[in-house]
Amino acid sequence: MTTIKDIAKAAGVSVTTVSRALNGYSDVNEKTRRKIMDIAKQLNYSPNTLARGLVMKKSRTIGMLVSGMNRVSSKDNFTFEVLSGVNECISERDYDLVLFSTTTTKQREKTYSQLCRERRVDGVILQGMKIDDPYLKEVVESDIPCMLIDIPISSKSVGYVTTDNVLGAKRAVRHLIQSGHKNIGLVNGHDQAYVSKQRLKGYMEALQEAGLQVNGQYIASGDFTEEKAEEAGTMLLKEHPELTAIFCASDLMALGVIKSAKAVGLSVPEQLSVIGYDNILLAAYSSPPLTTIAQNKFDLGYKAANALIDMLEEKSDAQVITLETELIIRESAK
Amino acid sequence: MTTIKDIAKAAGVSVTTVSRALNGYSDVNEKTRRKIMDIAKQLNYSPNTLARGLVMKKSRTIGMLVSGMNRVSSKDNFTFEVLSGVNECISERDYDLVLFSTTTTKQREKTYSQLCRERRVDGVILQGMKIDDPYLKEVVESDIPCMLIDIPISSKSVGYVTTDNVLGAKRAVRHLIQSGHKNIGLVNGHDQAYVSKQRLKGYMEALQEAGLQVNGQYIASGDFTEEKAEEAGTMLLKEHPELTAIFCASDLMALGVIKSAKAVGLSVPEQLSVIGYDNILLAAYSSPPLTTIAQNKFDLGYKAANALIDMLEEKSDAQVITLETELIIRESAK
DNA sequence: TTGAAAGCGCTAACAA
DNA sequence: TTGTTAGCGCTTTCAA
Repeated sequence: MTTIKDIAKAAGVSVTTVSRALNGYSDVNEKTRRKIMDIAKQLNYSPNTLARGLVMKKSRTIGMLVSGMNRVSSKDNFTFEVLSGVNECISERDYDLVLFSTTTTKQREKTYSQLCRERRVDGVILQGMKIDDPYLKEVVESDIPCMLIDIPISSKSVGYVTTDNVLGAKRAVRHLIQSGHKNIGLVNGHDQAYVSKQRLKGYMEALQEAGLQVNGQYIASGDFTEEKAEEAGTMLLKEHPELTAIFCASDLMALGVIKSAKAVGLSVPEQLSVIGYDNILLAAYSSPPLTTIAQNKFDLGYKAANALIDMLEEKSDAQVITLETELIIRESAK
Repeated sequence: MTTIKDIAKAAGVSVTTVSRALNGYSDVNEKTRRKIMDIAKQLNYSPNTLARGLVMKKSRTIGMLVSGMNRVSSKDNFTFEVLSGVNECISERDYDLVLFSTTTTKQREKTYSQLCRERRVDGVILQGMKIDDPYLKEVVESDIPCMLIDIPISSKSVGYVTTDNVLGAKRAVRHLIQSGHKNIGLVNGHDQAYVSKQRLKGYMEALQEAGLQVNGQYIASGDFTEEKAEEAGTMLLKEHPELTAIFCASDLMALGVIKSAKAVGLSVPEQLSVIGYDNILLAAYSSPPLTTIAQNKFDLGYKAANALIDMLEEKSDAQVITLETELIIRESAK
């Protein structure tokens, strides 16, 4: 494997000169540079980023920590789209991406900062962490630059990107209200997600704005899974037959609620309107197709990566970014 | 950031001893070891993998090269499931995963081996490459250990994992034949995929086994996309109204064909049976739910990673692994 | 059982 | 414009 030493020898100059030439410094004779470049190409040289990282104390590497990237959880491709966005931005800006995963127990033994420091990543993006995840506390305590996705914690070295979940939920509920619904249920996600609190807030605000009473009995938890949401839906529909619409804090849960409606003998959307959240891939294909609040998952990742790199290159401080949502009207609500 | 030097100083020993203690060598006094370990923990030490990699010439890092991981392509989560499998195995065996992406033009400028050597990955997994991808030739020429997914190239340093695509396609077509179909169309993927050739072969063999004529007119290309498949389906159905079944070489294409059937006024499965391939997430949710040939995408990734690491650790030579498929009967064919 | 010293491939003061 | 030298944090002979 060719090193700058080899090039130096072949060109009859010092390694310093080679390093300078290769890195585009101005203080090297144009002739020498050309010669060095030629030889480098001839010898099929690639720089050793390990060596470079060691001396520069920068690896041009971003770590991404995703929870729940395992056999069962690929049902919504939320994670994948975020990852695609991160990947796109990172490669545009000439960084590399290393994937940490927290699926195995093995890695739980390592602390967050251990994970990061071992790999000498310049910064980290966290996605899918629960609000009570032990890693999270560490993130804030450590001074490793970090962007969180959908977790509103910020400091000198940590920022986050999220969507406007309050407004998103509001949009969904307002849409139902405008269609004449008065008794609107909510199947929310679990409490360990920040977005759950926000979406609950949006739900309540929309009702209040319209002069409707918030009824705690109409609110159930679906734990972000299809199965739990189905149970929650069944419960809600049985105990409160006056419900004509249910807003779900995720599409997957909306799918579960629709199942429960069918089981109870209600047709969607004729007898029960259902609105989801996320606009996952399945939303357009399920029957009926899901009316939902879309969020741009690719952008979530892309912007997180972009802000992180800005931060690393000192182009900006830790940023807080909020993306917009959009109501997608399909056929599950009317 | 703590280094072994700091530990050495604190423990009153040499860095050599610290290194040996930390790496579990036997030739270090138990007392000294304990002392060193304690201090390391106290100082919150993490080894610098860059430095280690530099001297060891091993990074314990696997690169994964995926093509088409971008904004539009997240429609089938094939890639994501493979990635999840790779990730799972890699973290179990205590390696790290770096993601190369070939989406941007920028990286096309770098050759495959440049990409790998710069990052000093110990091995690579390639997924989603077309058969005429320029990278592919390099893979074989270079001696970087590599596992391919769904591309049957092997050598001393490269192996692959794939499913039995001939048999898979056969299973689909046999199922149709058993249901009484005689005029069976094929919407295949593009020619740049190895699997296309295999699935075509399976299609033909199944027909021949049953004593049915292969009719070239019944075969069209859907280019692995929903849109192209819809066009192909429309063409096929208009020109050959005698077709009662179409086998599609991917689920996404099956979705397209079903659309075309609806457009032409044919109901699925009453008037046209459709079978897909892959068993992607959507398959179970589309209407009608897709009868399809399932392949275990997670395992595809997991096994590739596992074989690669075996190879790196010299537990085995480059392997060739073939996974089984399974016919999943749903409602799009009868 | 321990330490001194060399070196992995690279960058960066400093000097010339 | 170029070279000398030191050093990033680690592993590994070799010698004690």
